[in-house]
Amino acid sequence: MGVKERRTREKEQLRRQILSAARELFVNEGYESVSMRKIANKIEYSPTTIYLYFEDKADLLDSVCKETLLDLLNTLERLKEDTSDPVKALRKSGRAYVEFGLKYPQDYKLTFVIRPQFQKGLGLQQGSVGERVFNYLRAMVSECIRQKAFRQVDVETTGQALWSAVHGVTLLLIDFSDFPWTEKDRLIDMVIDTMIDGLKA
Amino acid sequence: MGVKERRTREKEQLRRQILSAARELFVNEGYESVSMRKIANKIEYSPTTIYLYFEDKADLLDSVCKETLLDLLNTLERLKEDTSDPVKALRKSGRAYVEFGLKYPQDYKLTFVIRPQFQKGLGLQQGSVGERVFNYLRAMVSECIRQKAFRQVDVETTGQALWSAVHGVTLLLIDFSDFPWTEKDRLIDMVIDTMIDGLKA
DNA sequence: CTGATAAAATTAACAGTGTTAAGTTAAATT
DNA sequence: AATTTAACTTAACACTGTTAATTTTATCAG
Repeated sequence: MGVKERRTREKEQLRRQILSAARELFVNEGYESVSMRKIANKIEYSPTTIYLYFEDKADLLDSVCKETLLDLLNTLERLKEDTSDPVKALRKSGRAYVEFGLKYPQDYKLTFVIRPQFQKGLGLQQGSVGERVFNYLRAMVSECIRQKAFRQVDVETTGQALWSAVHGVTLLLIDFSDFPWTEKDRLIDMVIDTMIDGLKA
Repeated sequence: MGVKERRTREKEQLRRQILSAARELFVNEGYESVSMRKIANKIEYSPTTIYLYFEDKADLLDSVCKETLLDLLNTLERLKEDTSDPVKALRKSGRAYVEFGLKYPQDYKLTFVIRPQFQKGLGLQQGSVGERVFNYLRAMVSECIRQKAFRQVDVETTGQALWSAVHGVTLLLIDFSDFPWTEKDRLIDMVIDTMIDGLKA
């Protein structure tokens, strides 16, 4: 009975093909400017075929973003080395987060700006990749407090505040690329270091 | 010769009418979901009339956002009281900025997220309202350094870092409204206070 | 190999989009 | 009253996301 398996495999393959075409188009032309017909043309299928694999355009975006989040999570978890200096580790993760956003600016915007606009109602459900990313941040902050490098701040609020800061600088650098920024790396460091300094014991 | 004046006045009036209809629709239904025909219907003119007053849809968005920026600038400048405690003044302005964003979330997003996407190439030109808003922030930071409340940081980078932080928390609260935030006001204060603490002498 | 069944992909249609060119109506001037 | 100018509209173009109905393709039973 190898038939069913092959069919499943083939279905999965086309699904991935659609996803990859959608990502490329979304990233290069913007979510709104990409039509289902464009995606269909790219994979050489009729537009309606996509609807056999995805609910609608928003579902397609959703799937693309889930991949991006997984990519981000992997990038962050790959850094996990020694926790002997938790502050240093946090700083490193912060930089990695911003750099990820700047390396894939359109993917970042799709995930953290466009998607919430079209997928209202499920910001961070249990077990989601987004939750796992935030758990990672939470753990780092906890370690900083446990080792008394930070003063006795609330882990939850602190994590959210740090996320705010890195999200903010990432988006500003992406969106206002022609703003007279001092120097990109200096700004990123300033944001992260200032937040960390403000949390120190 | 009151005729020319009246005509000019009438033209200006219709321009404002279009702008006001556009803002209301953009805010309630989202920029992309609003068609020129919808705006035209609202003001009871044909769609093409709008093109006699605005270049295109992006220009319409641009004009709406300029108004929003002016509104924000006024809100901030209204706070300008004593500079005896510049840190306190900066904190107050930071809160006012975020609160402005949360009070008019869709207007904020139009101005700081949607517009840059459609008006690339003019992030902050000389004499623009956006520049005046940033000048306001720059002045506050300068005063903090001058009075030695802050250590000798670079004014430019510091201003940009502070903007990043408040922009980040504003957008996260708007976009991920269903995220389990600790408590809105606590988070906002945490972001602002942590940044300020990190800058103190 | 044939016919039936199920899966996969397609065509055609709907009501809508931003924008342009050409045409019409209304007002002001001579 | 005739002409010029400004304001506005109609019709059209090539496109949009999505659905229902239909056709093609592949698998299975006999």
